[in-house]
Amino acid sequence: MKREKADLLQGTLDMLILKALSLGPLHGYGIIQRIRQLSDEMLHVEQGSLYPALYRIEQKGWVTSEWDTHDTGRRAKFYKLTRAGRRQLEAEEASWDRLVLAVTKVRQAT
Amino acid sequence: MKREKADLLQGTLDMLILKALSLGPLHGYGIIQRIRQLSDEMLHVEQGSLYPALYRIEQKGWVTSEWDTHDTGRRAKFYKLTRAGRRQLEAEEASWDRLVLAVTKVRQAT
DNA sequence: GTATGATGCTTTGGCATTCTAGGCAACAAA
DNA sequence: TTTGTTGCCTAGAATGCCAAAGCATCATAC
Repeated sequence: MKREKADLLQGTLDMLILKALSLGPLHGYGIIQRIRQLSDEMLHVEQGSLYPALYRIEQKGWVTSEWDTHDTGRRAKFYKLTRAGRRQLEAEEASWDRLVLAVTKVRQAT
Repeated sequence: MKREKADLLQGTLDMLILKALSLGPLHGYGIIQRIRQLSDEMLHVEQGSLYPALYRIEQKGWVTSEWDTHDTGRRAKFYKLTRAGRRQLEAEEASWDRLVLAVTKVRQAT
């Protein structure tokens, strides 16, 4: 199966996840939906991308996780942004801004 | 050797190369410098990234190459954007814009 | 003269990240 | 009872960039 153009650019996923969690704790499946909704359906994070990313992010101490039951009575693993995660989010946003600025400069060249 | 934060986001390199070439034919080493200069020193493309990318891009028919001697008397391989390359550049720019827009939306969430 | 640094091309191997594709389970609605 | 949604996880492949090395030419400085 030929890979089509990736939805996301590599490196943006962590930022999106951290951002989603900065609005409040959430479980994996919900993170996908939140990102989808916030982006007006433009960003579709695959489960196969998300869960490994969450694992990675937790290993780095940017989030903590905990199994819990939510309103609907379903069990799910809730992730919560840590202080370090919030710092990381800020750093990634700054880095993103720099990149966008740099690319913009190049693209403005005539 | 631990990888530090990537300079580029994966997926942007082709667009930058095509954009650099859209300003006129150039050889590999010059492309690196042009991107560096246009971005106000913010983007540093490694040779180990560039040359394989140029090969890829040429295979796809977005550029053609030809050995030539330039002013200084040095031999170099000059790359030139094809019509298909120009279309590709437009497509990649549009795709980039969509992504930036989507990420912006997510980031604006409170 | 010779060492250094810039210019120039190429290749190898590694590595991080994402996607595809599958499996599993619980629950609701049809 | 079957289908769709919610929910988690993993293996394997594809992608794409980087580090590091090699090689060659040329200019400059010492």
